[in-house]
Amino acid sequence: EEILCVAFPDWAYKAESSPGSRQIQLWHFILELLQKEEFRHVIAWQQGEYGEFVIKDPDEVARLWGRRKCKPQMNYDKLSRALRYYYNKRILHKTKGKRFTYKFNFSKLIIVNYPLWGVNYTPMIQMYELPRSL
DNA sequence: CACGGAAGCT
DNA sequence: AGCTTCCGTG
Repeated sequence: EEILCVAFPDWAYKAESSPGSRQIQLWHFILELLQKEEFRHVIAWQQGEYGEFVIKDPDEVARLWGRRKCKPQMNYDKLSRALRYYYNKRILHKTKGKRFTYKFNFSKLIIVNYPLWGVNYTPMIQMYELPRSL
């Protein structure tokens, strides 16, 4: 049994208009939570389907996202609207019928958002698998 | 819950 | 552009 881990280099975070400060994107944040053991009870990869994840505690994910963005009024209604904007961008899609379950379009994601990935061979997203025991 | 239009913010 | 806020619809 294995778990998927994801790591981003610094330049993956888009620079905000003001130089110096960097604004994290929601899908980065989601992947960040997914890679950490401590949030496994809040959000986790769905076994079987590659790239599919379940938000086990929507209120908590919204609270964490709100804390990161300094938006204390954040809730799942608003967060899920942001996730829905990812459908047309081909970053995510919904797993129909499964509550709080979404799926990353990893292949499209890298091509669309990081076209240089294949050119300079600098890995945008480093994915690697570790034994669950670690 | 899940969807998507519309307007607002930075 | 990438959300945030609000809300009507199914």
